[in-house]
Amino acid sequence: MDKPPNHPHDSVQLDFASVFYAGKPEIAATAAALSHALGPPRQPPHRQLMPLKVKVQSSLPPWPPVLWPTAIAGKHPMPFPTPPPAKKLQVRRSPPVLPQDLPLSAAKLPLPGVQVQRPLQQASPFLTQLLPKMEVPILLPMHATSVGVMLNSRYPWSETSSESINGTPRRKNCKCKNSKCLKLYCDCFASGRYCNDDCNCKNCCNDVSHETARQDAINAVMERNPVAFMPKIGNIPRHAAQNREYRAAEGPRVGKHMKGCQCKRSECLKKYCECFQSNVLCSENCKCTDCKNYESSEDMKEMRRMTQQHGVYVHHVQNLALKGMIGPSAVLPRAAEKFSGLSVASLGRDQPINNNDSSQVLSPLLTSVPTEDTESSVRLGRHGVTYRTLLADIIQIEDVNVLCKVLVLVSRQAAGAFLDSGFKENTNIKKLDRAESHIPSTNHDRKAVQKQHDEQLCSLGNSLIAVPLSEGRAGMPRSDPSDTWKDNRRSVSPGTQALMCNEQDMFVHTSSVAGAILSTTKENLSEIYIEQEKRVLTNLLDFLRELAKSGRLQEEKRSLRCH
DNA sequence: GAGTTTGAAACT
DNA sequence: CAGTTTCAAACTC
Repeated sequence: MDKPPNHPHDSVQLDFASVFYAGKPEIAATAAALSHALGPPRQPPHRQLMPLKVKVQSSLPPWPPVLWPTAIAGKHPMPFPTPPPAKKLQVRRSPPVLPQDLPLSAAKLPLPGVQVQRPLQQASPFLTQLLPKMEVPILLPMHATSVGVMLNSRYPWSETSSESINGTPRRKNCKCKNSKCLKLYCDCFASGRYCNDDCNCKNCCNDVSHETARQDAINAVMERNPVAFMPKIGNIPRHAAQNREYRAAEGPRVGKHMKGCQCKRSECLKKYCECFQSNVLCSENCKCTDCKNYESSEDMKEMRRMTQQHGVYVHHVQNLALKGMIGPSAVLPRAAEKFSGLSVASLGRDQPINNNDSSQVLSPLLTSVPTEDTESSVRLGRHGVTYRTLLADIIQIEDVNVLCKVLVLVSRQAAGAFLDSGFKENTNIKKLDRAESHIPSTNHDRKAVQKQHDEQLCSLGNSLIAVPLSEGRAGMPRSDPSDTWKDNRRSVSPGTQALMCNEQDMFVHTSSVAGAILSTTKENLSEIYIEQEKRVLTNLLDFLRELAKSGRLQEEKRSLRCH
């Protein structure tokens, strides 16, 4: 099975430095303004026109969670940048295993390496306030499911592997000799990454030039274990999360290992143990012997004391989040803010800062300030100083979700508006319209046909898409990840299905617009793209400005309070 | 850096 | 499903 020439790898990047800018000063201006808002480029321009890259999806680690609209993830691969060059030419680029990379059999069942998050209830007050300023007419309630690609890793966290260069955490680099980096033994492969220049592997086939073999290997793994690429660390059980003692207690308990370990000699206190390595306590899922990785264990307490004393816990949780080992709902409430809050100003070189991380886009706003609020702040090691991001109360992960959707809608609106005007005004397109019966000539017709089409696809989609909610039923322990899948498949309510349809509708519509776009000329296509870019950039710029303003206000408020 | 230990993954 | 082998990371010297 050959892959299309363009395929996903490191991340989805919107490269707005297209040649269109040359004759389009207004777009260039928007891009420049946005670029300015985002701060100076981290790297010198390698083209004449500085590419403005807005990270939609951070490369691994997927933090913030990689968001993929279900329909796109499952059926409509997005246009991706050119694939990474073969190994040795590759500069720390690595691909998430995206649904379209995976075998069809896997796609029918729970999508491997994919978590579908809970539908959004509503955006935070900040976004709600901001949204009316944006161009999208109707945004809320924006019910939809989002897909976060949460990739797996055999060794979720390793201190030695997390060494940083200029504050940038280095990915774990494998040293495989016999597996060709096409088995789960290989951490790169297990994490859905291509091996890169820094790996010391031999006979590596985990690169673009061996894509076919790689796909076969993925298929083989999925055949053996459909949840092989799922995160190994599950979320905190709801009943535990609601337990005051559980919440109050400090320590490394962000979830539990889904499969559990089987350690015999390490007492589960060495990094041979996946639970220990993932910084979670052993659970009922484990089959270990002589386990000391449990709550009341003296050794564990000592270990934790040491850990806290040296501030490793923060580091640890961050790495879990970075590697996608723990689901967003597990880490988000605290660790996410820890990460964003710590990443820029307050921590030394020990704190991983990912150049690819979107939190850095807003780095000027993430200056940490002292705060008494312990719920969303982090205490730093022995110094006991608590830091908190300025945006802690302002922007939530749901906002990012909604923003992404907003931008998709803006884009769609732009294309739709262009086509509408085109259908009305352009006689050539009218002729084409009549000739191409699949493109209805009036809005009404289009809607009717679209509705029918959407319903078909929605029904098809429902049969294909499982919804692995991140939390099981309250109080119901899970022992097997595959059970979780089954349970969740069963537990998809009609309401959830409707929400899924809503989202699909959004993207199906987009795809139908895309279909219409395909029928237009190349010139029109360029115009549409330009219009889309313009609107997306403008809206994103507005959003970032508001965000920056809110951050500044927050800072002023706090500084006034301090004085 | 080489050798050993360890436990997950892969295989039978 | 259980036992065995293979594998690569963690660990020790």
